[in-house]
Amino acid sequence: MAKKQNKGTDLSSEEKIIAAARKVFTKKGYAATRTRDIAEEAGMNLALLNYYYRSKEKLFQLVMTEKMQQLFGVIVPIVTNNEIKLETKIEQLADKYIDMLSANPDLPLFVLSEIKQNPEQFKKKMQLEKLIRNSSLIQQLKEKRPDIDPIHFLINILGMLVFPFIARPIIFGVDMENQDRFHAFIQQRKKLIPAWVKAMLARK
Amino acid sequence: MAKKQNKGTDLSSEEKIIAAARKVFTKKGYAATRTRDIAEEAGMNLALLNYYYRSKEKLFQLVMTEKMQQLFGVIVPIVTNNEIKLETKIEQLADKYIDMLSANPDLPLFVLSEIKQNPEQFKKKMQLEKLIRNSSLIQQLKEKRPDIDPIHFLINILGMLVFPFIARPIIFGVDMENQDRFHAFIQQRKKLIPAWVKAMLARK
DNA sequence: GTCTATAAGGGGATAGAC
DNA sequence: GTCTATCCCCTTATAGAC
Repeated sequence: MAKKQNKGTDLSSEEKIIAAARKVFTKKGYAATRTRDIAEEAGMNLALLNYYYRSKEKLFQLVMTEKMQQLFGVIVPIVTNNEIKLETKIEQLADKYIDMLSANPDLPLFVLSEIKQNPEQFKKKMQLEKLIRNSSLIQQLKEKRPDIDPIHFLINILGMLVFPFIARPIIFGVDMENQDRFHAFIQQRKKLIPAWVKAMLARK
Repeated sequence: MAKKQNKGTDLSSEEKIIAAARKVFTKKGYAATRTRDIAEEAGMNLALLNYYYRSKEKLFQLVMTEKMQQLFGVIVPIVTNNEIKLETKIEQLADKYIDMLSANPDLPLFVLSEIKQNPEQFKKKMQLEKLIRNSSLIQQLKEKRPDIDPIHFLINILGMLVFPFIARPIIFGVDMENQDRFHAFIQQRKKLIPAWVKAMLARK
């Protein structure tokens, strides 16, 4: 722990570093990030980084674990909740996930890219695969449409939620002017996605 | 051009290098790729890489341009085709895009990640944004559902096509055993996606 | 055209003063 | 706890022999 424990709004050096690491790692990815970038972003010296976190790799693992929990933490409780019906799950997913992604637009591409580089490592961390396959949502989808693999619908739902954030630079560009437009666009999807999913699930 | 122009199935050194570069860059991304990796993958010396392509950056630009054309080259002719009706466009998109992505599963995450790192640079290369916004597909979507921004549907279609390839390690893992299962799963979507899009577009 | 050897610089990590 | 200076490996790129 740091000696200077700031009581006010300021962060300790330790906290400044990890905050900077979150920012730089999620923006540039592990390989393109230099520890010097993180130190500069934190407004402090490079040596402090190693003093507090030992190595770039260690610091990255901390951030990565956090970010995976952030990305999946919203989904799991909703998807596995036995108490609520299918329609409500979809509505909650759309609402909560879009809010989270709006606040962390770089998150999906970052996590998915890093997992791709190191799939084994992260698959063991969270046995997400089985968790999802045995979830209440999957059961409900299977009941509704026993003729179609429920994973299709899960992918569609997540894809509709996540893909706009991944494809944003292509569809919307990155100009400042477009930022408000993008935000409004994304907000519309909170209502639209549940309706589309309902339509997809209905038998023709 | 190389002096040794192989007439048979063998590739010239120049071609071996760019083939290796395609493979390594798409797999690991620009920052994590070392020119040594490419040279080794090509089965040749590091110096040859610079002899033929001057620098890592130059070689990357070649690959990146190719890969962007590969990723968008399938979409644009279909989306902008004035001759065919909406339903046919969706069917063709699903069919062609899934085939292309099955053959190049790393392509979307690679291109989207690299564009994110350097958005300006690549936006200028192809004025994709305007091309899409003025496309026949967008017009048809607008006619069908004037009450909803057609970009929503475009994103949904592309998301349903692309997202499985991006999220694959999370949903399916990377085990060899799952490879066939994933392939079969993806093939199903050629039929399913057009049906889902139709359902989404119908008025309730 | 292809190789070996090496230059030149970048980047992660640490020693040691304060 | 924090800083400056420095170490040292790794990586890109080139020089020069063949």
